[in-house]
Amino acid sequence: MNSVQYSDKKSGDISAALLAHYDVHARILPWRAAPGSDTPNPYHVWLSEIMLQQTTVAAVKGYFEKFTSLWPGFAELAAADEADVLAAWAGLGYYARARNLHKCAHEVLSRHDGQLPQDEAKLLKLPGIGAYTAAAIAAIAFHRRAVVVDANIERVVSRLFMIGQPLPAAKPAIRSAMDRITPEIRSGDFAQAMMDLGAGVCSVKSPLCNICPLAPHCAAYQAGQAEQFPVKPPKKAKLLRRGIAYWAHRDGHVLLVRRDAKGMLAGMRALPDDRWTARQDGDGEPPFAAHWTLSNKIVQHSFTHFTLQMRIAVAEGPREAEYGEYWPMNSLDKAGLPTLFSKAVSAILAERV
DNA sequence: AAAGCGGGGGG
DNA sequence: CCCCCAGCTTT
Repeated sequence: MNSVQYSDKKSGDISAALLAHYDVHARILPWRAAPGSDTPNPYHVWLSEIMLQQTTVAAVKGYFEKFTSLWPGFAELAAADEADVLAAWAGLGYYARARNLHKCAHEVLSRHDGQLPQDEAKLLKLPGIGAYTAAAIAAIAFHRRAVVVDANIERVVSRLFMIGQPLPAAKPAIRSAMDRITPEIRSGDFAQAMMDLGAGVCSVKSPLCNICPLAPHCAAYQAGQAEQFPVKPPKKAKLLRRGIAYWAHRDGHVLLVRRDAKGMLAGMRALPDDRWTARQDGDGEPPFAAHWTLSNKIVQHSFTHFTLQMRIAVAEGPREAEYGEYWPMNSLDKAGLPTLFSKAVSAILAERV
């Protein structure tokens, strides 16, 4: 038997073993079609895939229910105000996704007659949809064969075939291997099965190889080195930044601003700040004159590339809110603040009780 | 090719 | 505490 035939048989064995496992153990998720029955709703698949980018399933569930309740389809979402979409997204992170979500709904209405295109290449042209998401939607929502590769699948595949290059250099080899083992039919189920496996069994630390349906085919497991894959590049040290947020209150209201459309927390409602960035500490200068008193509260929040220690200055705000809008303190939960500023709000309100 | 971009859960 | 997650866009 030559190596090509062996490789094809092995690939078939892998996909058959995993799909059989999936038919019994698939996670029940709100955006997933019931096993073996109805077809998935493309709007639900798309929405969930955008929300799941760099985000865990547990974090997404509540937001998915909220969005489908507020906006049941592309038409309703496209008709919504962007500010409302951003506010509903508040707390989920990576806010460019919310802006692109809204833009994408518009393009589906204006260029695709209200229906998501089924072709992977056309999906790839829509805002917020990259290589992973285009493949996932084509395969899961439309039953097209597509090669789906996310971080879970990178881990599973790199272990299956003991791909020893460090990421991201290993990506082409991983994609090629995933292509080889992806079946012609049910590639969407296969991708979801691989992701379920990565989430529950083939975990980063302490993988459960003893119950893994792919263990008989897994090179890293056979070598006793599953946890050593994938090989990752060395991490960079995370910087500490300091900054100030300004709590300007007047008549039970607090002054909120809208952040710039680019950069950190782009376009989100926020407390005014002293121009801290990922690159440098704040300058300590208030955005407008008032009798500022520095509170002893410090809010600490960790972003991808730095940690921020944010102090909070308090003063009675100006009569005219030139810099933003006065928002009622008793409904700040509806302001759509990112988590950093929600922490600041909690700290101040607790102090004022 | 590398950097920028949130937040929360798990070990 | 560190690590990483159903990645995309911009530089």
